[in-house]
Amino acid sequence: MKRKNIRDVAREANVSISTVSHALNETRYVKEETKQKIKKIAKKLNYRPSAIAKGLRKKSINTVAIFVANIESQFFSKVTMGINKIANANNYHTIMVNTFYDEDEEEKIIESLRNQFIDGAIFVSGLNNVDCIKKLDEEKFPFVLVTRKINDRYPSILIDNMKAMEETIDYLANFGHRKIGYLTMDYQNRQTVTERFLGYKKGLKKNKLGYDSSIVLIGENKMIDEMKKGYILVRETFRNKEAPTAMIAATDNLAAGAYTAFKELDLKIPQDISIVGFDNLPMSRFLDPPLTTIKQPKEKLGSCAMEMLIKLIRSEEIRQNIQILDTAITERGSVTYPSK
Amino acid sequence: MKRKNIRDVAREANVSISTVSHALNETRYVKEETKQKIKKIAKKLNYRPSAIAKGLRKKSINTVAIFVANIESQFFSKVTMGINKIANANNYHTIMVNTFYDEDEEEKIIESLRNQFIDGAIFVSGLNNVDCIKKLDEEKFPFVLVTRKINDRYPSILIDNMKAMEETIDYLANFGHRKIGYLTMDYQNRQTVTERFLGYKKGLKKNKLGYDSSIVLIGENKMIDEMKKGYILVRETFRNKEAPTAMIAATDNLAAGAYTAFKELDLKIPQDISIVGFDNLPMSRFLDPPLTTIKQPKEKLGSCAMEMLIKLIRSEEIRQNIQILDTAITERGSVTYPSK
DNA sequence: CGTTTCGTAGAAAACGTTTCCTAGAAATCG
DNA sequence: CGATTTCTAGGAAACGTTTTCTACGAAACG
Repeated sequence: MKRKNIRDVAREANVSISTVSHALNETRYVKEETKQKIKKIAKKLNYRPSAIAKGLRKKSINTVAIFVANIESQFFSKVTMGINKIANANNYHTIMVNTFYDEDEEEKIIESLRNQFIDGAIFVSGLNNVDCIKKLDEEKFPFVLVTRKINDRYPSILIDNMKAMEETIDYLANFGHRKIGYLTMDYQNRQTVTERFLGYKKGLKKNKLGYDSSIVLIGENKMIDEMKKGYILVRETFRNKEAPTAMIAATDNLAAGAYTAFKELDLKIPQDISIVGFDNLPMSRFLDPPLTTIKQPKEKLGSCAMEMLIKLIRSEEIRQNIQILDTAITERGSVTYPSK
Repeated sequence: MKRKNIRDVAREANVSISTVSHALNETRYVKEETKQKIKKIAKKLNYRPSAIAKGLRKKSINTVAIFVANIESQFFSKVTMGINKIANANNYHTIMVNTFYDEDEEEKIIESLRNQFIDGAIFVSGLNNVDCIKKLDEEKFPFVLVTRKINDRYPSILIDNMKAMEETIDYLANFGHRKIGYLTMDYQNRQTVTERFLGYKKGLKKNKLGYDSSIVLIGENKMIDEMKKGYILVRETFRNKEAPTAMIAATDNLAAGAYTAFKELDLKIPQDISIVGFDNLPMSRFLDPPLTTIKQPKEKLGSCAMEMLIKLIRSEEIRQNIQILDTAITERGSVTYPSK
């Protein structure tokens, strides 16, 4: 049983193709009687207009791509949810591309998607693959960056990582902490992580605290499992060395790993060591003790991005290219006054 | 600057459209010299063949849909990763549909995607929306179910939830536990959860342990946050009632919530209460103590599904419609002998 | 030297829509 | 009653490919 097309409907209804199209899409007046007849027949034949043919004519199949580095991270999945909600509401489909932090892969896929197939793209965090983005811009291909800024012109939805980190140092300093360690990864190609690190340094300076490289733990890029990385780094580093009184982790996942390590080292959280995370992942509330962490509006990041992208696609004016959403420290149980 | 099409290339190269097509796709012999010239010109003009036009002609744009209930869950995201890997390797794009466990929504989207736009679909877990799937089958639309079985004929990639649960009871019984509680949710429309519950009951019977409804905690469907649900259920139930010596949670997320509650109730894990989870989510290893849990091959579920789907799309023969992958108990620190 | 094969490539159909252009019949107007 | 407007709707172009059909000149063959 072959798939029916618009011609089949037209024939069966004894009208022209254009009438069928207009009747079904309500794009011009068709006599009520005829319209009903056409609709009935379309239903009877189980007619489904070909989105591809329509796309060819309309030069769009209402689809955008989402580039995420690693969908497994709950940060990315939350952002994706925000994107999808707005997309659905506006009849856009989303194609998910998981780059696994691989630049070549990313570039290859961008290339392949640019075959006039996709109306726009959202890059969530991800890499510093600037060239690729530049090319897109030159071709006036609509895109939005999330949590990633290249210049003041490219549309971006951001949070202020530096400021958030600075405030975290303020926060810890207010508790009386003077030795504040840092736990991060060496993703040279990931902006957020870099910015947070800069914020840490700036915060130290602002609070007149010296930078002490011996309590700054940086994991190499190889290992993808952040929790494990945090665990190993902390365990190895503070096995024979005194730990600071507070530790900031660049992500909640790193913090979770650190929790396990500190417990193994018989350091009580928060009595012996205060910990602050970043991201406010769902599990952070259920760590023991609940993790104090920096909350960012993950879903909002996604929805704002998609809203902006739609405007770009429709060539509507956008008020501001760069939108910065608020972060906030979520106080839970992993921070207290230093014991000494 | 208008987008170039194949005609532009042909004109510039002084050859016919078909020659350009053949040269670029290597679909028939074209004189080497001509071919190089065409390729050079195509590059110069920044020509990108329209995937949509190609799709119209070829009746496919190499795209499949993934239906997941909630991408935020790391189970789903892992499965998605498995799917994407195989998809990428085979030049398929994937469209992500997040149903948020909403049947109507799901159905609506399936409808809209069936516009000859999509070559097939993978349904990951999700709902018991049988009608919809049946319709797809009747229309010979290729699909694969993951972690969800409707009948012996529909292609499915499964794990044996019942068996896994039974084995878990065996495992706990071997430790000497006689009072084994259960923590689950009342998702009537979600198969996995139902099957696990059945497995629990069957395991009890097999080990000659009575079913005691007072230690079976069932959360209502409303609250989506499983961790929170686990937390509240355990806390409320065992506030004034004696807890069992062991507790099985239908998911790691529920277990994580239970951890917090038991700690609040001053029950030590595993000394006072042994806990077993299900899913082996990344965080389970970093709970305190590390959670003993049932591992399922999440990525493998996805990759097997996509491999099967590709075969279905290509109308290749598939050896078995139903594939059952192995689960295994991952022993960590949350189970020990009962203290009394 | 006529016929077949080979190397090369163009013309046009087809994919299934949307939409522009055109137009007849009926109704309204002056 | 002729001119204009209003309903109603058909024909065909266009979207950008792939692919089938066709063909021409040159080389090989007998």
